[in-house]
Amino acid sequence: MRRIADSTVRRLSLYLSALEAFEAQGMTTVSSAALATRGGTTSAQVRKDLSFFGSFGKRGLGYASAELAARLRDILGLKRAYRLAFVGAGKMASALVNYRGFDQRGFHIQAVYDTDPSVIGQTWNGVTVRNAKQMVGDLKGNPVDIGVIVTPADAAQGVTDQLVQAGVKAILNFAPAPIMAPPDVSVKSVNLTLELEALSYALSNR
Amino acid sequence: MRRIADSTVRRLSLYLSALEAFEAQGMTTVSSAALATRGGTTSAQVRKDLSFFGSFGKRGLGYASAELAARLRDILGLKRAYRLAFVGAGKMASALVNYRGFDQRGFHIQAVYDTDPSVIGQTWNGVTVRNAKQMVGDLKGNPVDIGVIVTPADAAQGVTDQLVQAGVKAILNFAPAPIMAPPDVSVKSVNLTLELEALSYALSNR
DNA sequence: GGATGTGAATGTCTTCACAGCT
DNA sequence: AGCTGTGAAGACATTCACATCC
Repeated sequence: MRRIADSTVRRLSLYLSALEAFEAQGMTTVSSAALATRGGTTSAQVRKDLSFFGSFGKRGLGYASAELAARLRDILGLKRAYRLAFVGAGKMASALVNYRGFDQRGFHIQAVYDTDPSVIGQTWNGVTVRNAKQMVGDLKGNPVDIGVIVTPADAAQGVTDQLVQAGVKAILNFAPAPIMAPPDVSVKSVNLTLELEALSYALSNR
Repeated sequence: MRRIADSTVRRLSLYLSALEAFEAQGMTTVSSAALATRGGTTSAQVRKDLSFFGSFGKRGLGYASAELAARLRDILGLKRAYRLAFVGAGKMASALVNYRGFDQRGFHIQAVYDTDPSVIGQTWNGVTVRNAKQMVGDLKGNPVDIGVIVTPADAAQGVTDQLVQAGVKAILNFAPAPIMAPPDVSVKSVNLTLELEALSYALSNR
């Protein structure tokens, strides 16, 4: 299969959520123009994105919602469940762990780690916070698919290295610092400061 | 000034945080190669990014850390403070409002709104949660620079419309739904589900 | 020598526009 | 007629490579 750009994959995810909304409204068929409006792009972009994976639209009609949604779930690898480990048990981690949306979408939190003795042992949403020292050992016996880093900036690279050592192949980084991982490990970063600074730039240039 | 791509602006923000780390280590001068390593890019990219705004490096030496940092803060509009209003007072909002990093970087939370009577009146980090019905009126008399949406998906567009009506020109959206705003309003979205789905895609294609 | 600044070349993504199905 | 699928064109972003300066 040809390599698909990250921006394309992100749009596919948006199309899927749009499709779910359309299905909930009882629309059994949907046009590229409708998907474009909800995905914040153009109809040509939608068609091009989908055409990478074959042609499952009907000319003159559009796409069958349920069928396309199933295909997108397949492409995105969402037909299986994923296990997550959180590293860092601060307020942000607590908010994320208690968010029901992850579980609903098949992302199950298996473990939470921290170094602070005052939070180790607490139970969040059914998951007990464990000592970070046990992480690598735990994950070797009981692997997870995705590691979520929610530590302060200065701990992020060390945690990354440990996750890599434990065999984790995907990392979601919320720490306000870029992290480096080997090429076979996928990393996505969410940097709130960076988003605010991008808005700051936009506000001061108009 | 020439239009600068969003990706460039985001890298400038990374360079700034790298510079701050270098300065903290006492390095008074820094090369494009060093910035590239910490920013996850190449030295040519760093030089090209910076050259949009003039040439403030010294050939053979690199860039003066403090001077470049000041220039980046200027470019990014970070020499002033910004006022934020949060809409939605759930766990995620609570975690964000209690995060000290925003204040430190000049992003001050001025108000928090919700519709749930059981949270209205609570005080978080010195800010009292107010009734969302009062938002537009409040903001007209007491404007904010950036609105932060932390509501469920189905409320996001309605809140966006209200923020726009109240004259807000920048929005940071954490709700798991795309939102539409007029072109003079800058929008950045952070969609956790989307990030996890992008990792799912990466995991299932290797 | 060492690192910047920058045109040129390359690569990637998006938009256009229209032929081809239904 | 309506909407998809897709080559071609265009816009945009990144990388190369080297002259230039400290």
